[in-house]
Amino acid sequence: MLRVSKLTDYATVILTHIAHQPDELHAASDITQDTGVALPTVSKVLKLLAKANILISYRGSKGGYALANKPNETNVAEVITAIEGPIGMTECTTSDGTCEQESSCEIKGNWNLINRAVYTALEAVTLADMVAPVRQQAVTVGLPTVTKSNDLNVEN
Amino acid sequence: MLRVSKLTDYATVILTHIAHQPDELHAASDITQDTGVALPTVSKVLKLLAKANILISYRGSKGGYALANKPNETNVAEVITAIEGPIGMTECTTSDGTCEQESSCEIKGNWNLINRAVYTALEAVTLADMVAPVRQQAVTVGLPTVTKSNDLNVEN
DNA sequence: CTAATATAGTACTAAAATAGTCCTATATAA
DNA sequence: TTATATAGGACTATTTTAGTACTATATTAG
Ligand code: FES
Ligand code: FES
Repeated sequence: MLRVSKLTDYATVILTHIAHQPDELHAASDITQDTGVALPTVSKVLKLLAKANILISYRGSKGGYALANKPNETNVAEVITAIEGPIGMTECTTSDGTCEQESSCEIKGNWNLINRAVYTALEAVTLADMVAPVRQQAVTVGLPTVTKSNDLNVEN
Repeated sequence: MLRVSKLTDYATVILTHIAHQPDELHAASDITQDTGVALPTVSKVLKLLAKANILISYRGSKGGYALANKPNETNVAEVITAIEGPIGMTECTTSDGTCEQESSCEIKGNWNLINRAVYTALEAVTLADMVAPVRQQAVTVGLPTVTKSNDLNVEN
């Protein structure tokens, strides 16, 4: 189904919540109450996001988490990477040399191509977009550096 | 990691192989030999692809599989859907009403947005692209029907 | 008509990834 | 010094995925 993990979904919910008050400190316990996600899970997600420098953490009493950057400076690709690791559609793209078919494989380069397209799409959406209500918002993505030689056949 | 399943990867390998001789019939046993993927697995993938009308199957002696359409008429989004089911990045997008946070969730619409962007990217790559060597090939995708109101912040 | 071949469909088992929980250590504030 | 809150890691349970096997059906050839 090509889906993000539940934890990543939680991460977007949590980040969107924090992004509403970007300058305040948010403790894990507060976020639990506001989002309905269980505390241990919230805690886990927050740690991962802090480790990836998407959030800054403050320990001790009155501690908590805050955005490391402005909402429009953190994008969905970064969030997914923080929770799930590097984005790569196939094993071959993330860990080189481990694929059995690699030597006889003609499609590796194409997956890299697809990866870039997907990554660009994810990169184009920031937390600022998540905070804003949907409405007539949109995304346009592209891989501007290269030019297609074959005709594209986009249909469905 | 936002990856496709191994079976989907096999599917692209197999389809790419078949697309080299689009007019011939390919038996599962032949494909096993040519791709190195185990027969039961090849068989499973082929059945799924036939069920999704990406391949046409012919039973009996001298039977086998062939592409249902021209290579440039089958895209990667269809292949993923055939193997893994509907593409949706979160549970919310594929099965409505089952998400606990749904009522208080502000980001559902945004995930739909992201889904569309990713889907468009995947839709833009066809089997014809997979058959062709990579080189300076490229993909440009977009969601032309809507216009972005906020500024997009694409960086990394 | 029969035998051989190849796919259809389904069910099952094993392996891997994910989700979720918990515990101990460390830092901070009052 | 105590209370609070995150850091880090380990662990278990659950779910998903991968892989296999078996029976039924269709087609061709003799
Ligand atoms: S390198 Fe692994 S399938 Fe191509
Ligand atoms: S509807 Fe499920 S997280 Fe938004």
